[in-house]
Amino acid sequence: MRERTVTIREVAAAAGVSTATVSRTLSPDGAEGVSEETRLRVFAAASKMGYRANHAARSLKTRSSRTVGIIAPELTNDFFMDLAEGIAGELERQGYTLLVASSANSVEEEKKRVAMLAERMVDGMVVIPAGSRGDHLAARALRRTPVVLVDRLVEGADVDAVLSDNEGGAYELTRRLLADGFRRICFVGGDAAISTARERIAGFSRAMLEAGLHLNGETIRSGGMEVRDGYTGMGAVLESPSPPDALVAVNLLVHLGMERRLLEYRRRPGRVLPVIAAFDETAYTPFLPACRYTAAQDAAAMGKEAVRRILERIAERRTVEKSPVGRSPLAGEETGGERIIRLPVTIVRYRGSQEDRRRR
Amino acid sequence: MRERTVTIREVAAAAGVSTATVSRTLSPDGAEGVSEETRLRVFAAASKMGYRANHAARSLKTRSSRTVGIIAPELTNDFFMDLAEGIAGELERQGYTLLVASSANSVEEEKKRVAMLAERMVDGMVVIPAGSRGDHLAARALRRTPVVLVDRLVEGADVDAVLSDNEGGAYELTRRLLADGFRRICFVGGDAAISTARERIAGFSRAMLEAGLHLNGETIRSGGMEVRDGYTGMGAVLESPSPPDALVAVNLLVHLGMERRLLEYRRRPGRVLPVIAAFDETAYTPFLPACRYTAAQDAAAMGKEAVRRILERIAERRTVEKSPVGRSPLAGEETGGERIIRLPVTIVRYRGSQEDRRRR
DNA sequence: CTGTTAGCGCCTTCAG
DNA sequence: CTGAAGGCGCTAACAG
Repeated sequence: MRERTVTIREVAAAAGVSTATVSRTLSPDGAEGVSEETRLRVFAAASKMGYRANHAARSLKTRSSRTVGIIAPELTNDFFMDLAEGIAGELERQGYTLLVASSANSVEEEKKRVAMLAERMVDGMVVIPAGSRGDHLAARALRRTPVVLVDRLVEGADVDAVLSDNEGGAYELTRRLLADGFRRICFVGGDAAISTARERIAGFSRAMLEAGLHLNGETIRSGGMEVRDGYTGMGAVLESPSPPDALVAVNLLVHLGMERRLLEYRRRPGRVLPVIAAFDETAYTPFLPACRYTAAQDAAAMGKEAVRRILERIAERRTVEKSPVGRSPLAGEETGGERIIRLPVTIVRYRGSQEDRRRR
Repeated sequence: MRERTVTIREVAAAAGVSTATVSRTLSPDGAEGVSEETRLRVFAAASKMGYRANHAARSLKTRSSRTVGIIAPELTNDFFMDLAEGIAGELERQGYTLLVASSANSVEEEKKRVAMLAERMVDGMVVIPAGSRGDHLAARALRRTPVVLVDRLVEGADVDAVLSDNEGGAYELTRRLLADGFRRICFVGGDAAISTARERIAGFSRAMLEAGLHLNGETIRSGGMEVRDGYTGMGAVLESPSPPDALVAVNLLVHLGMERRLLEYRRRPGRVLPVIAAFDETAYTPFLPACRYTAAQDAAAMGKEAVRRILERIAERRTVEKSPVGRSPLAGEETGGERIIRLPVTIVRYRGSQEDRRRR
């Protein structure tokens, strides 16, 4: 009872037309130049026979897989998750699918994954870069496959990017703390190799300097972007002889680490605990006791925007290739350089939890 | 400067061999029956020319895409996240890649995604079913593409499945609460259409009955598996004239909703708040104030196990197809029916947070 | 509007 | 152990 796979030829025969007509009728970009009548005949035959186009054959011919790949440093991350959902949704709406790969925070792995996706003829790649350089990404982009960076910029890759307003978000976060009367404020977490961290530190610094506050060696405790870095960072803060009364966390993971450390510390009585303003927001943020403000990135929107860029680039490529004149010998892409988009962040205020608990 | 894509023929020419030899040498399952010498020559030529096999062409010929698809009701979910990481990791290790699709909690969408993946010739599918029936999944499985269910079972699809020990986990969770002296215990959340919920309710009921406790109409407040269901469930509990002193949450989302409701309620003084034992565990669980126990599922392990199953089925299929005798006319797969695997859960105890805060 | 005709790049018998 | 040859199923000119 094994069902053989039905081919376009059989459908053509059944409908009494040629394979070309069937192909045209069932084209993913709509049936153009096919009469209503034959269109119906073909549809009828195809659906009766349960015809499903062979994707590989189609790809081989068209050099397009209707697939977009995404490479992230890790999959287990709330930001990535929201991003992926945004991307997958937008993609599915356009008849594309999403290939997912993890670079495991390694540039080497990232290179391999890029190669793998390229081999699979993805029409575009969304990447959250693992390192500070992205020459391998640029190489791809300059050939056939559009690349769009998300969340972070890298050097050596002039490609499209969708980012949050990191500088502005950190600035705003710091301003809120200042407005609440805090003066001894420190920044926790960061990595000079990561553009996102640099921008956030810049925003923080600007707000502090504008407020006439001094930055000393302990004001900015970068040292990583992971949970453990927040944990140790908070440890250092708590040990400090003159501890700050408010902190800015570089991201979700560092924030989490900081709260964990605080959770342990809390047991010791008689000390005012610092308040935290942090980048990133999740469903669990209301439960983090020290958190007073967050700068919420709209990851889903970033995903959608990234897809839109990719699809635009794909369309451009098509028209360029179809245009009668070949590519100009001049260096640089004639389709208009890289474009960087900044999406705004939303500042969210949490009240209650911390104070509430203290009162009990 | 546009790099043309290098084909197998060019490599063959450069290495002074035939395309067949290159193909054999560069086969993904290792170069068999090629002399050491030619193998090296081919490798050298291929890498010098930057040859990358055209995946579509290969798929067209071999009818395998070295890709596994996953369909989940939603992507933004901690359980799914860990699962995906487990799957992607294991897959990459085997030279496969992962196609991700969301069914948006709709069986209709799920059907479409299944069709889409099938069209793309995925070698297997991992699915977390959206509904209670899975005839469309069985249909796939019986033809060419192995399917493995994760987390939930469905009716009408005798396919492999990887599940947690839901009954046992809920039983154990309830036992812990009983051991702590709680007697008025309610179960919150659930959906009769979802096997996971049924099993967890069964485990809860068993523990209660064994303890000689009575189940009345308010003991089990199913009514959904989402955050909002936990929220309203907890609302009802709090309004109850004789509120329970401990609760069992059916899953992560319901648990979250319950905690949210509690967070609001907390403001009113003078009432002992119930303790929660919940299925699922995340990095944020330590911050959920009412949580005393969780039953942690090992999602990454489930992912790995699912991949192992899929790959096994793929291998079986190959050998069956290669075997000289055709398929036996008898109904049923001769490769040994469906296999259901149950992975144990780990009970985690949280102490401190709740009590601590009360003390202040 | 529809049919004919070439391949896309690779794998895989079948000979040698 | 290696080479020659025939498609896999589909699309995209090019005619008609």
